[in-house]
Amino acid sequence: MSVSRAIRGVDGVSEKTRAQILKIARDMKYVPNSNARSLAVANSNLIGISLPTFAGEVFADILKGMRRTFDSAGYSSVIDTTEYNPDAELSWVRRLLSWQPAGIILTGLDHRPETVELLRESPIPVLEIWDHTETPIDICVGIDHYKAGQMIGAHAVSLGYRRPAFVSAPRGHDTRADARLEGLRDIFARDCGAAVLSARPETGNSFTTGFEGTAQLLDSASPDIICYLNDHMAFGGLMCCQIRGLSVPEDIGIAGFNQLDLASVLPKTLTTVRTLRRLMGITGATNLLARINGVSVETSKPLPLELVPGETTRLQRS
Amino acid sequence: MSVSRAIRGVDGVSEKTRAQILKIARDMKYVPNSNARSLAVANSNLIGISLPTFAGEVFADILKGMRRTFDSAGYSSVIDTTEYNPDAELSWVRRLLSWQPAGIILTGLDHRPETVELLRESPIPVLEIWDHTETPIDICVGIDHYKAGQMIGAHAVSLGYRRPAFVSAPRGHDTRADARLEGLRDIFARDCGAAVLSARPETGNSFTTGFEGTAQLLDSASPDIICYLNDHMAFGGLMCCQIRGLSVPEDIGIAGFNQLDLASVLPKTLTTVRTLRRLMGITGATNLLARINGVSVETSKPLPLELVPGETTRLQRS
DNA sequence: AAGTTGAACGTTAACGCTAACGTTCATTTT
DNA sequence: AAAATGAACGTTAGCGTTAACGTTCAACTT
Repeated sequence: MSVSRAIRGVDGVSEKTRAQILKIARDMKYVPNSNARSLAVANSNLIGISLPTFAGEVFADILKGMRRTFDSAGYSSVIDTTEYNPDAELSWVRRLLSWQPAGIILTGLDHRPETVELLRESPIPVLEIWDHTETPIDICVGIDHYKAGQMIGAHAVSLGYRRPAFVSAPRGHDTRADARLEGLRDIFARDCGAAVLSARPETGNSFTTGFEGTAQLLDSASPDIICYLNDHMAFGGLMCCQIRGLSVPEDIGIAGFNQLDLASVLPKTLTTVRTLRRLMGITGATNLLARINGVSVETSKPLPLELVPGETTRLQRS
Repeated sequence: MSVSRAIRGVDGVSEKTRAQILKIARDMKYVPNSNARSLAVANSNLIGISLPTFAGEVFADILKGMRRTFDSAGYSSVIDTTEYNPDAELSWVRRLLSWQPAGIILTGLDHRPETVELLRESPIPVLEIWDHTETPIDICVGIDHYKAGQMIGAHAVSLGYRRPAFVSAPRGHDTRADARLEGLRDIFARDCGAAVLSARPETGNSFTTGFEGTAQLLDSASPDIICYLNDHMAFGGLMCCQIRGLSVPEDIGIAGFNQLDLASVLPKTLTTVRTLRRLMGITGATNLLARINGVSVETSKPLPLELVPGETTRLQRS
């Protein structure tokens, strides 16, 4: 026990003994066994995190905010990616639970019923991040993607756009993008009765998806504004317009989402929506830690969105 | 023991008993305890991975390749990012070792001596990925970044460029980029006695670093070709040239690295070097698994590089 | 001198699991 | 009918750690 105390750095060992123990531990290259520790104390200082993907800035930013916060509170985070597959999420949650984590973080709200049941019944705090709902599994921090879509729509309508289109990932892939499209649709339907065309190329990365989706739309219709799942797709779209000799914003408007790094060096500022991803990570992690420590926190925290008007859409109603 | 056997799915229980046990387990919402299991069997099926960062495509690609391979072999991977800080890597390795992982993966070759010592003395297989050396801690799979720099240099020299420059991250941040710069320098020094200027902006993301670095170089000198740490920086540089009214490749050549997704939608193909990151992840993971299973593998596996000539450099010697 | 105190250190059991070995008993072999 | 077999199932101990409680003993109090 003195060894255990010395190594854990708790009281009850004289400085002399502690020094001797630590020296011996070093000499014999002692490595503690976290499994035994976790077994004995019946919990771990792990936070399990589920993300759709490591690709892209969005989740990297959120993750960065979370990890910072957890690290400085002495928690380790273990991460898995689901590649947008709810079954992969479920199996990750099962595996996680077997490690007795201190907390669990899921991305979004689209889970298998079994996942929800499993988590509701366990005493482990759960954070849902990125998306927003008033009825989370436990707590949630995110943005309202439907509202984000409405914001873009309202902006476009106010600038006089009437033939909107949307380029997205394959259906079911990203439910947040679907929610934004819904918001966009509802605004256009309500305010000027216009339908929103959409293109969802099946393959490729964000850039080529944006490019291909735009090509599809331009081939089959003549939208006056195209909104994209994110800034990278919007850039792909921009390149497509450029090749086809369309001027932006004179001939067509382009709007992205997320205000990604790329946009900071474009010759024309991109119309987009700023999302506070780092802050979201920090807020989410902080709230989850509070929950873990038994402090009561807001169940549901929506983060603000900011529409950033840029030079890829008209400056005023034409 | 029958319960243990039934749940683990090993022989020695009748199908009837197994079914009963599994039913009861489900009814009582039994969750296995991995800590106890790992303690009893004195190992875990974890692979610990250390990456510099989650930002950017490069490590996401490598990771994707590795995770695929590990997942299908029944191993879970736990990941940490060091943000290019070797001390963070050391503390991660310490924490990892306390979990008795089946294997450990580090990025690059730049480790604290203590990290190397710790790993050399442990029986746990270690893979160093992304960089290449003949003398790894245990095994390694990667590319020769010095040679990559030489390839770019040789290509530039052959096209008649004589006033080279390089835009990179802050010194010490990315030792691979430093190695590439060395390769570039040595080729230019040897073949035409030209020195390579360099710019290393302190702040910002890849795009702005490329932009700022280019601005610095153009303000203080007149390079005829600028090479970049990666394609994203090269794009930043491209935008800077565009704003200053410089034509590429007529007035200045631009070369990137890594052949990133962005390049696939640019109007001019980017001169770059293709790196097989997904393959690297798969190869690395496969070799590490073999090592874990006691099968002997190549200690040191270099992956091929391919120079991709593009339209951002001259097409032939002018 | 006897009693009290409290820091320093030790003993025990328990965490949940599994390897190794032991027992049971229906079925087959002789 | 007795013996042999082997699948099915049980018992025990140990993995490395820590919570809880027990012991020791120098230093102080009365």
